[in-house]
Amino acid sequence: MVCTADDLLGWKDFPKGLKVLLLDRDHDSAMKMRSKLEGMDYIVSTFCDENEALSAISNKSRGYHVAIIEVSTQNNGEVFKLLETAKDMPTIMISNLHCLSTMMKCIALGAVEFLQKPLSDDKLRNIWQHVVHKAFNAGGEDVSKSLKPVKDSVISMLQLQLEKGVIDKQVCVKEELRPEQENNHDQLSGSDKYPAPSTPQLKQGERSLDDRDCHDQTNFSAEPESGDHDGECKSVDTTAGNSISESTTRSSPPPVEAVIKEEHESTYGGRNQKNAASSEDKDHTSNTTSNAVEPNRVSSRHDSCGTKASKKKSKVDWTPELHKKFVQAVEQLGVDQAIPSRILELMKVEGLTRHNVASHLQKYRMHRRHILPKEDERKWPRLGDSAQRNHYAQKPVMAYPPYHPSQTLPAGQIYPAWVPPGSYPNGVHMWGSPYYPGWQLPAESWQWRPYSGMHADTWGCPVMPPPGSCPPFPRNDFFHSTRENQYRSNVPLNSCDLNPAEEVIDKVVREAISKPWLPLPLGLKPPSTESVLNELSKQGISTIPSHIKGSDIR
DNA sequence: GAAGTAATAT
DNA sequence: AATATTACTT
Repeated sequence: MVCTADDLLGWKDFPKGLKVLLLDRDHDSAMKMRSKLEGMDYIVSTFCDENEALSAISNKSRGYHVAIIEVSTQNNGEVFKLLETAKDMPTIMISNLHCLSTMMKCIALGAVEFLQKPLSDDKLRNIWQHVVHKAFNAGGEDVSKSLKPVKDSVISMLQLQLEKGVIDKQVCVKEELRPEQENNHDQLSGSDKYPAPSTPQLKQGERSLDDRDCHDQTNFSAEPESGDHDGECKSVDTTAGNSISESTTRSSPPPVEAVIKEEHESTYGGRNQKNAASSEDKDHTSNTTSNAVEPNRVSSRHDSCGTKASKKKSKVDWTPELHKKFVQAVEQLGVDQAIPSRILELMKVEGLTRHNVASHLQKYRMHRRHILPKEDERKWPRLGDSAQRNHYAQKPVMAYPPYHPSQTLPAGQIYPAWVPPGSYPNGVHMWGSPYYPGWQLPAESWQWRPYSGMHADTWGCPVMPPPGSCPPFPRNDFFHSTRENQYRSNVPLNSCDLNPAEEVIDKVVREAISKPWLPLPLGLKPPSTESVLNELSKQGISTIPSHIKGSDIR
C-alpha cells in the first residue's frame, strides 16, 4: 500500500505522482514515453519484459495506479495474462498493431483503452483520467487499494471546491463522474462497469459547458381574432400569469393559451461503446450538461437568456387538452370540412397559428390514413383465417355506442387517460397504439347519430372502449362473407358477446341489411367487393352484371 | 393566398 | 419523436 492518508493530504496536484507501469519491448519508445511522463510528473516504472512487469504488478507493494502496456504479435499471450492480473488497475494498451481481434480481446479483458503508438503528449498527459474513472466506477466497493486514495482525494478536492463556493463549471466533473444509472455496459471485464474516458480529447480541467439550455417556456398570447392569424412573430405575452387568473373569473369560455415552449437542443448523453476497441479518438467528453429540465408550464416567461431570445421559434405543446380541442373542432366541422383556419377559429386558442394547426392536421390525417387501413386489414381478415380472426376478435373495434343515451359519458371519460409523451414506458403515446388510439375517440361523439349527420369518414374512425373494459359490441365482422351465418347462428365471437348491447347490434345489423341504401352505422364497415362476390358465388350466383361489378357495392 | 402534401429541418 | 418549415402543387 503506497498511498497513506498522509499521502493524500499531500496530493495537491492530483495527477502528479501517479505511478505508472510502462511495459514496452521497444526500448527506445519506452524511454521516450518515460521521459515524457516524468516530465508530466508521473512516476514511471519501465519494463521491457512481460514477466518482470507481471511480477511487479503481482507484487502489490509497488502500488501502480495505471499501466501502459504495449502489445505486439510476439507478446500478446503474456499481455493477456498481464491484463487479467492487473484487472484492478486501469490498463492502457498501446500497439503498432491494427488487429481488431487483439484490440477487442484487450478491451474485453479489461483494458481501458487501446491506442496506436506513438502516443501523443495529450494522451500521455491524460492517462490519469482512467485512474479516476476506475476509482469511481470500479463497480462498488472493490476499488483496489491503490485507487482508493485517488478516489478519496478527488472527493476531497470536490468537497473543498464546494465549501469554498467555487462552484463553477469545473464542479461538473463531479456530475460527470457519477455513473449514469441507465448505463449498463456489458463490458466483459466484470469490474469495469462504465465506459472509461478516452484520454485524447480532454484537456485538463477543461470542460465545455453547454450554456444554451436556458429553456424558458414562453407563453404566447395573441389575439386569434385579430387580423393575421399567422403572425409568425407573435408578441410574447409577458402577463401569462395574469391572463390565467383572469380566465378563471371570466364567464365566457376564455380562449385557452397554447403552451408553447422554446426548442432546446437535445444533447445526446448516450454513448456507444461498441467500438471500444477502436477507441483511439472517441469522444467521451460529450457534455451531458443540458439535462433538459422538465418543462415548466407555469409561465416562467422571462427571458433569462438573452433579450430577444424569445424570437426563436417555439413549438406548440400539443397537450391532451389542446389536442382534444383540436379533435373537437375537427369533428365539429366534419373531417372533410376541417381546414386549418376553421379549426383554428373553433379552437379559440391564443397563440396558436394556422400553421400550427395545419401541421397538426397533417399529422392527424396521416395518422388516420396510416392506422386505419391497418385496422381494415384486421377487420377483414382473409377467409378461413379463423385464428387470426379470433385473435383480433379479442380486440374489438367498435364505435362508441350512441345507442345508450343513459350511458353518455362526459368527454373526459371517453378519452383514455392521456399521459404526456414519454410517460408511457413502452413508448405508447398520444397518437396511440392501433388499439387504443387516444384521439380516435370523437370529442363530441354524443352528437353522433347512427344514421343522420354522420360523415362518411367517420366510418373509418372506429372508436375504442376504455382499455380494460368489455367492449360493448363484438367485432363487426357481420358483413364479412358469412356474416349472415355468423349472425344467425349467433356464434359468439368473444367472451363479451353476452352483452346487453347485443340486441342493439341485432337491430343495427338487421337494419343495415334491410336498408342497404342507408349509411352504415358507425363501426360497421361495408363489405368488400371481394367478400360479397365470394358470398354470392357461394350462393350460386356467379355472374354479376357488369354495371354492378364496377361500382361500389354498398 | 389558402390549403394539401411530402420532404426535410430543428 | 414531435413539431416546424419549406417547396411544391392544386
